[in-house]
Amino acid sequence: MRTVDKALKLLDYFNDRRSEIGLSELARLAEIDKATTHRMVTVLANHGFLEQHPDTRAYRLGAGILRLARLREACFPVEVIVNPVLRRIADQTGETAHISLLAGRQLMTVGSAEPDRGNRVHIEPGLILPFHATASGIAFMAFAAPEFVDKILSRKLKAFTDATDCDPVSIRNRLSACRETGFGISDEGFQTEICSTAAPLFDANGIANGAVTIATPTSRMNASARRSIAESVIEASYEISRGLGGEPSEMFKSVARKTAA
Amino acid sequence: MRTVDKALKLLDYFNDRRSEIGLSELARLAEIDKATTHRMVTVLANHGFLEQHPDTRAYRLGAGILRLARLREACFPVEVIVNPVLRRIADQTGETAHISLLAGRQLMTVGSAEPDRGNRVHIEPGLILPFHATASGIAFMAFAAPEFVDKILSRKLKAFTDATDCDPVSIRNRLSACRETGFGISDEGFQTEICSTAAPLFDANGIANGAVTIATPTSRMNASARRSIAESVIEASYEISRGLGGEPSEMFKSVARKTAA
DNA sequence: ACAGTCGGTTCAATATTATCACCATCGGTT
DNA sequence: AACCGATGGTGATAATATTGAACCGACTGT
Repeated sequence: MRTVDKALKLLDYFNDRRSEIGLSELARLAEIDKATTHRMVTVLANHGFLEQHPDTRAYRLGAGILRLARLREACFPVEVIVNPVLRRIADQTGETAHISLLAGRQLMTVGSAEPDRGNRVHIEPGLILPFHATASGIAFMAFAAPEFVDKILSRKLKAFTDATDCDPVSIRNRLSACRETGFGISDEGFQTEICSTAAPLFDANGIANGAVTIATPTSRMNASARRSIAESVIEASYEISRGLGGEPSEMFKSVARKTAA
Repeated sequence: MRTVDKALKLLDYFNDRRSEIGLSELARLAEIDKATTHRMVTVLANHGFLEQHPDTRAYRLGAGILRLARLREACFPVEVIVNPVLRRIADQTGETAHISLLAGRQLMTVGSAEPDRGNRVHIEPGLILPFHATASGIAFMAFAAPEFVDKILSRKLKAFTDATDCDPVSIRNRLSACRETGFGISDEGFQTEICSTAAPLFDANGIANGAVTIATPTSRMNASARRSIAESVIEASYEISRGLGGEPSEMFKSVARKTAA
């Protein structure tokens, strides 16, 4: 299945800054032969995952994705559950809120709400969050399946900023801390000038499957802001987890009670 | 690339009535060996296109799709352009409106709005519309690339109802008629008791790349209803095409002027 | 006219994948 | 409790699909 894997990886080279990619450029990015790349994009385009700009012949994400997304929303609504909560906590805290879900082996941002003020954090749509360097990832790992965490922390951890914590032992300490407070934090560990505070989301078995997070400019972060933001994300966590058919783990509920009280 | 093709085809077996599929069942549906199917769903799940229900172990569409959809919306907004128009014509006409776009080789429904009345047509989310049997398909083909139409009409055409027109010659006549009125029709050609009226959508080169359609219960369809609905979809067609960066072809503009006047 | 792109195609060499058989587990029936 | 027929999942080998260098025509700027 290496071929399928490589073909699907091609989709990951598209983002909001590089929304259209030509054949040669895509082949170069993916380090796959142009002929092979061409065959792959052809198949992806036939299924509506990519479409070709009729003039430039560059490829971009296709309308078939919208179809699948609508289908999933119809069966397992996320937007309609999540957006009101994100909106509310973004307004409450005056900071940017976002939610990410575990999809495959990655935490993917699937919703966000920005506050109505000039100096705010912007969340790049569809951003993939590294587990070790983000508050979302910390909160997720703290309540995720241990084997999954082991796998993540056994890999080489990339330093995104000077402040990125790449030491597995130190990270595990932060997971423990998160299990005692109910929320995870990452101050400039992923992007400079940004501090984040996150609470885990849970599936029906009380295993973490995502996180709800508030990101603030470092300049506005302090102990009291952290406290009130932590309360917001923990409350949102309950609401979203249950809205998506999950149930917070007992461990989380007992610590959350103390923190949010 | 047959492997990639088959793997992506697996996703097409999911719909709103069959939102979760077990491994064996999926293998049976796709007529692929269970071992192969398993490897494919594993890859798809790793990329977030599928996810496995932790208890039942059945597979369902994954959150990675939401990420890609959000990314596409950020680069090429569709929802935000289309929804207001659909809403408006659904209210105007009191009937269900939907839009479909060409994705790969198929017309895929990517938006819909239902009117506020009990007896209305329900559009299954993510429905794939056969070209020859739907008003959307007729309107699309009438203004699509001729080679594309030839390919479609050279295939065996399935009869969905007793009223489905499966004769290529007859269908081409209806395409001609559509080119003279600006709108395509299909009365119970796809689903019984439903009459549809559609106008094409155009890309930047004036080639059809979708359709906007209104579907009504047969009982409410008559000549005067058809006329006013046709005007609505034609007007919506202009608005949506241009909203999505397209421009109606000259041919369409000249006939639309007469019909909608 | 040339060099350097681009998107796209071909065919022999080869690495990949499909198949079959098997395993462990589950839920219901006898 | 033993059995049955499902289920999800796995491993080795035979068979197949994928690969990639070279090539094509078209276009762009020099």
